[in-house]
Parts: sequence; C-alpha cells; structure tokens
Amino acid sequence: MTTPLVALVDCNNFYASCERVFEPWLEGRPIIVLSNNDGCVVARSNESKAIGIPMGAPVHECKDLIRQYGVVVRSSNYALYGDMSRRVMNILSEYSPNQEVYSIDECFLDFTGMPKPLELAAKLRGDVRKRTGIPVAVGIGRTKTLAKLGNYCAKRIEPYKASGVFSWEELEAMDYMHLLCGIDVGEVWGIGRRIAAKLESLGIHKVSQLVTADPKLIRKHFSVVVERTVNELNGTPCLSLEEMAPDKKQIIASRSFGNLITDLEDLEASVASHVSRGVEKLRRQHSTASLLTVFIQTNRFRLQDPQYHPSLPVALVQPSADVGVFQTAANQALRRIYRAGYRYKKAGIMLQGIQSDQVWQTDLFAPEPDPVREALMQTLDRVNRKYGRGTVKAATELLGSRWQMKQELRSPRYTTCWEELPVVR
DNA sequence: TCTGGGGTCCTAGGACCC
DNA sequence: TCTGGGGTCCTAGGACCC
Repeated sequence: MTTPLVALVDCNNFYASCERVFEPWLEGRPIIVLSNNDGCVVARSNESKAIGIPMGAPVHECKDLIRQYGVVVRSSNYALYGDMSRRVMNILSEYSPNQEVYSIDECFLDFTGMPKPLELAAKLRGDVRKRTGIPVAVGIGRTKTLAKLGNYCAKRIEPYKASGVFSWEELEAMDYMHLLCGIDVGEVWGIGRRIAAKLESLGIHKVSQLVTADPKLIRKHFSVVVERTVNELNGTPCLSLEEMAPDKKQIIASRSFGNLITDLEDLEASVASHVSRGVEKLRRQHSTASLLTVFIQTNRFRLQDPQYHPSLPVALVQPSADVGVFQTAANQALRRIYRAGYRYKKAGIMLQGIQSDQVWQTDLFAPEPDPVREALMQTLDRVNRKYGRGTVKAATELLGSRWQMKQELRSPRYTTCWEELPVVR
C-alpha cells in the first residue's frame, strides 16, 4: 500500500501579492492591506513584517511606522483577491486529481503515489508564478498537519526557504529532530494561543516535545482535537481531504459601519442589505433556513458611550429561502430591538436551522409553496449573478447609506470590472 | 478620530425523560 | 423527611482557523 501524501500550497502574503501583480513598482516595498472600514492590518508583505507591523493591529496604531518607512497602504479589494484565488486554484487543480480548497489563499492537494513530489511541487510553483504572478510555497507530508508545518518550513527556514518547497519525506532522521527542536508548538496547525500557553506550562515548548508526548496525556489535559493533532504530527492521518465543501450550517452577514449610526432608517437599510447577502449565500447552496437572528451593536471600544448589544432570534413558521420572508421578519425584529439614543457601530443577521431545499417538512397550517414566488426568486438570482450583486434589491436597502463602509484606499478591480481593467502603454 | 468578518468543532451543564 | 441512575438533546461558551 502506498503511503498517503498531502501537499499544502499556500500563497505568500496573498493580498499584498495580488496588489503587486498589477503594480509591479510595489515589488520590494512594504505593503499592508486593511480590513473592512480600513480598520485593522489583515495582510503584510515581508518588508512590512520585517519592520514590525503586527498582524491584526489597528492601523492607527501603526501610523508612525507607516510614515517612517513609506509603507503602501491598501483597502481590501475582495473582488480582485477572489478572482485571483480562482485562477490560482484552477492551475493547482491540474496537479492532482484531488484538491481541497481550504481558504482563499491555500489548498491541499493529494500527492499520494505521485513520482518525485518535490520536483512536482517546484514545477507547480513556477507555473503558478508564471501564469498569475502569485508566489506560493509548498509543504509535503503524510498528513494535513505535517503538510501545513512543512509549508511553514518552506516559507521560513533556510535552506528550504530559498526553494519554497519542503517535504518531510526527504529528511534524514537527524535533520528531522533538529528541525522540530527549533519550531515552537504555537506554529502547529490547531495549536492556538491558549493551548500553546497551557502546553508551555506543562513543559512542552517545541514541536519535538509535542511529537513525543503521550497522546493519552494530551487527551486528558486538552481534548480529542489536540490528541488528533499529536497523532497527525506522528504521521497518522486523522483528517481527510475534503474535496466538496460541505454546506454551511450557519450563515452570518454583518458589517461595521463607516460612521456611528443613530437613525432607524440607516439600520434598516444595512440590515436589509445583510439579509440580501445572507439569503443569496443560502440559495447558492440550495438550502432553506428556519431561524433568523438580527443583531445590532454600539461601539464597544467607546467606553464613554452607553453600550447596547441586543439580538433577537425569529423562528420562521416553516423553512424558507424567500428573501422577502426574511426581509419582513428581519425588519420586524430590528424594530423591536432598536432603541433611540444609542450610537450604533455594527449590524448583522444570522441564518440557522439550515437544511437542503429538497427536504420538505410540511406544516399542517403552513401555506402551500407558491411556484410563482419561487420563479421570481430564481429570476432575481440570475439577474444579480449576471449583472452584479445589488442590481435588483429590496427597497428598504435604499432607506439610508450612512452605514456604508470606508474603503478609501482600494485599488482597481483589475480583473472583474470592465471600467477598471489595467491599461498597457 | 480610528479597532474586520466569517466560519467550525468540542465540551460542560441543564432540561427532560424513563 | 427521605429523594437513583442513565440516557438524549440542546445551548452557551471556549477554542481554533483564515
């Protein structure tokens, strides 16, 4: 039986790299990309990491560093990143029959039985770079956790960093232990801050110590999750490749506002737009939901302001995927929790009780499903998919726009918008 | 002045049932 | 006044991920 082999391909500084593809003068310069509302740092180029800009930091706390080093700052441009991601993933799918797209910038590939995996990884890396301009690193191992850790080595540790590829299978035993002695437990996939701190208190600081720890002891102190991680580090697969993304069990659509909001109309408009986005996601996976929750929040960082964080769940009479049903329910819920006199910072909706729209649980008192109504929904889906989200929207969404987020530093949508195509001179 | 958004899984504890 | 034991289901909260 052949040993299972997994490759984890991860784009380097993905958002920053996307910006660079279309503005090559950014090469070699420090770049950061901000979260929605231009709030926090969510991506950094290597140069920005080197000068000490922390991940997730509020941008206003970094303004000195930004000025001092001439850091290029960009708002996030998800239209661009999403499209670039699709292109990269398409290329990667050519390199394995089985691919799991794990996030916008990384995927697992099944390398089981592939001849010369390291050479294949190097080829793939050059190919992606040539066809999209995006640099990637590849980690290879017998389990997903090892592939992930291998990717860390390919990105951070010389001499592997120079080639951008790494495989645990090609190491001498000596090198293997030596390497593990140099990596902190916190770098392992699944070991976050809390668990790392607790491991430290047990005297487990380096991956070499975690690998040799007794899984039963780990189970006792932590949970099955961490026990699985230890087994995976030892080469026993506990996590399988999932090619099909499972349907979402919960859908959240929410945003912070560009400004603080006091009026009900503005909240109504924002909630209506979140309902549209949420139900669109729901319909895309051919599901219905039976529970809608509306929430609004004041700015928790403004200690001088009175705080109010209400939420109200609404159970539907029967599961639905009709945006009109959710709009009505959401608006009623919002009116019930809204209190004047607060300055709101965020609003959102959550869809739960999600199931396939093929399941039909009839309710004695529920009205028959209306085929005309469903046809209307499908037409709406098609129009918005073809001409862009928000082409047809609920009238409530037009009530106010003061809630719109700030995106003052966004680059053009080079690949998805005719008006913003790059120009070659 | 300025502080993201969207997910998953696991566990503990309470409600409830027999 | 005395007051079992075991099972399931649900929810809240904690941990993780990108």
